[in-house]
Amino acid sequence: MKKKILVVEDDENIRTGLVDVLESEGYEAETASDGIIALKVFERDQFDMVLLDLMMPGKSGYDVAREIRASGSRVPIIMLTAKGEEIDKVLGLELGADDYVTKPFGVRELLARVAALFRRSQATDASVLEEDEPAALQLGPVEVDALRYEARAHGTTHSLTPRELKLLRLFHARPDEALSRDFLLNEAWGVDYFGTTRTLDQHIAQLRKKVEQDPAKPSLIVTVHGVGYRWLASPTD
Amino acid sequence: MKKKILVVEDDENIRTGLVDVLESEGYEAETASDGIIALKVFERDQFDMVLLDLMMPGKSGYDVAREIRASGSRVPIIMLTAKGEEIDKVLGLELGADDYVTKPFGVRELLARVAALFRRSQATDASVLEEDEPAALQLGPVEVDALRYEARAHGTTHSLTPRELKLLRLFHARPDEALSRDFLLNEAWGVDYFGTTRTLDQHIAQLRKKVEQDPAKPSLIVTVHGVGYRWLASPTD
DNA sequence: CAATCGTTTTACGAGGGCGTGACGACGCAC
DNA sequence: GTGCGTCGTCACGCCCTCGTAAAACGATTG
Repeated sequence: MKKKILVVEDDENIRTGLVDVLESEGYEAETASDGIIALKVFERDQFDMVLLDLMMPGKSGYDVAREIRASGSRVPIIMLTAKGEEIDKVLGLELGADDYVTKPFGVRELLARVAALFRRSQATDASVLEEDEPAALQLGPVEVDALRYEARAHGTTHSLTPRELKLLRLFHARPDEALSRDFLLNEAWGVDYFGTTRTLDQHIAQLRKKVEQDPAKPSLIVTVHGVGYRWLASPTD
Repeated sequence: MKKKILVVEDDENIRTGLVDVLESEGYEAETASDGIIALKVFERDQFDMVLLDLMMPGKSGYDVAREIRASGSRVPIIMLTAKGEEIDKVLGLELGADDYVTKPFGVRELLARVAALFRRSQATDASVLEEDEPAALQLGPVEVDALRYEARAHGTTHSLTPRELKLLRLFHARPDEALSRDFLLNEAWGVDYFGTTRTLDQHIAQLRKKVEQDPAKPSLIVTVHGVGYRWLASPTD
């Protein structure tokens, strides 16, 4: 869920400084000390943004960016350049960096640019939805409107929190199938989340309150003992 | 066949931002960083439209547009102007720009104008009316007069600031839909805006004061926690 | 230069979503 | 029935998000 940023920078002071700043802002940061390592790390993991030093021994930031783009990734890239370096080449199609900051840069300026670039790259499209996510779901007697964050069931509509909506999407994708607790936690919370098993129950309980006719006797979200939960596509009642 | 657009702009950030946006919309984009280069590139290739920054070092957008027209081309031109620049001269026959957008501009607004201009220029003559921004909006119980910058709700009318009007337009375009903070910031402030997230709240609060019956209990602009805001088209009260 | 207006930032408080632990109820195996 | 592990529920508290007032800022105008 946290935004993950790859910091590629050969100077150790700047590198750790950047990580500290980014993490204190709630981002997750990983580092690479040169271009070769950067590409390896980038290949291994999934990142939401890359901060890339232009001048590095070995493979330059220019090269790294080009190879990232060549691999088909459209991850946002911010280039870190020393003043006076030729930034004309940095930007533009051939390379594919989305923004740049000249060193030395202020912390606030960098953070502002990171935040702005996230905004730009994920919300140029109109709505809140990810690509390919349907705006309206029908789950038996329950209508879910993802654009409005609402669920209508049994004559009443309730508003949904982002997490509840995510769970409903999962049930919608695999109706009638027993979904393990691990699966649900991984998909709705992210693979790197280690929460109590109670957490999931809690949200299921919330959902049942909103969509079940009688939350005490669930007829839509049934629990599969020792496994997880299951959405009944054709409720018998 | 892809429409080919020439982007003439000296600011690298804006330039690449424009290219990204245009290409993601299926246009083909080429760039020039100043007026001299622009004319060379324009001579070499065939373009279906030109986006032209007005203020540039060396040859201004004004000059570039004039020379393009002098060369006999009738290619559609959209002028990019900073707020406060004299747009009176920009438009009109002597220069030959077909439309203009003031910086900072929202992505959607620009794309709408690009598309609109393509439509217009495919037809016969060009008129420079703003066909995509109606002068009067009706949002539930609220009447908005865009020409007067006024909103009438619950018997009283308040004057609107430009930013408030823009927000109302966005809500008007997508009623009932949860609009993410990112989206609203991008569209109402522009993609290259580096501001805090509190700014948006501030303006929402102002708007609520003007259109809500009880600003403390919003029934028109409701907040979707963790997502953004939503305009209720059919308020229940 | 002072005044005004729109806008942005700051600071602080309120509220909601969410995670967690306690504890009791339930299901399942024997 | 007994015992054990799993699940439901409640209550509490953290923390992030949001609301709002007030101050700072900047552009415009007289």
